[in-house]
Amino acid sequence: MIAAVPRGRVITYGQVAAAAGRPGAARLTVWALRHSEGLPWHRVVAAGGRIALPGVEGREQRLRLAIEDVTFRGGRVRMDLHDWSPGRRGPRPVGVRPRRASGSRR
DNA sequence: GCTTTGACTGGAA
DNA sequence: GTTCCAGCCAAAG
Repeated sequence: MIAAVPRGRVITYGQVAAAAGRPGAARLTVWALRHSEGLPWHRVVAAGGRIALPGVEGREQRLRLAIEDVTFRGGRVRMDLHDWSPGRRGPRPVGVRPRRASGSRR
C-alpha cells in the first residue's frame, strides 16, 4: 500500500490502515513503517496533512516532500492536492497550477 | 498471557 | 483554532 504511493502524493496513516482492511488502526501503519525498509515513509502523513514525525526527522520529511513538488500550507500538506488513495492514480499534475502573474494573493 | 508502546484518529469540550 | 480522551491492532517484554 505505502509502497504504491507515487511521488508527489501522500497518504495518511488512517487511510493506509483502512485500505489494509483495518479502519481505525492507524497505529498499525506506524508499526509497519517502523518494521519495514525501502518504503517511501515520507509520503505517509497524519490526518489533515500534518507531519507526525517529531523533531529533525519531521523536517527531513517536509524537505523530501517539497522536493517531490508537494506543497504545504501552514506546516501541513495540502491534502486537497496531494492526497492519494481514492484511487486517483491518474498522472494528475498534483502540484502548483500555473497562476496568472497579475494581482492574485499568495 | 497481560501490559506497554507506537510517526494515529475522530469527536467532544 | 487547540487540547483531551477513548479506541485501534500487533509485536515485544
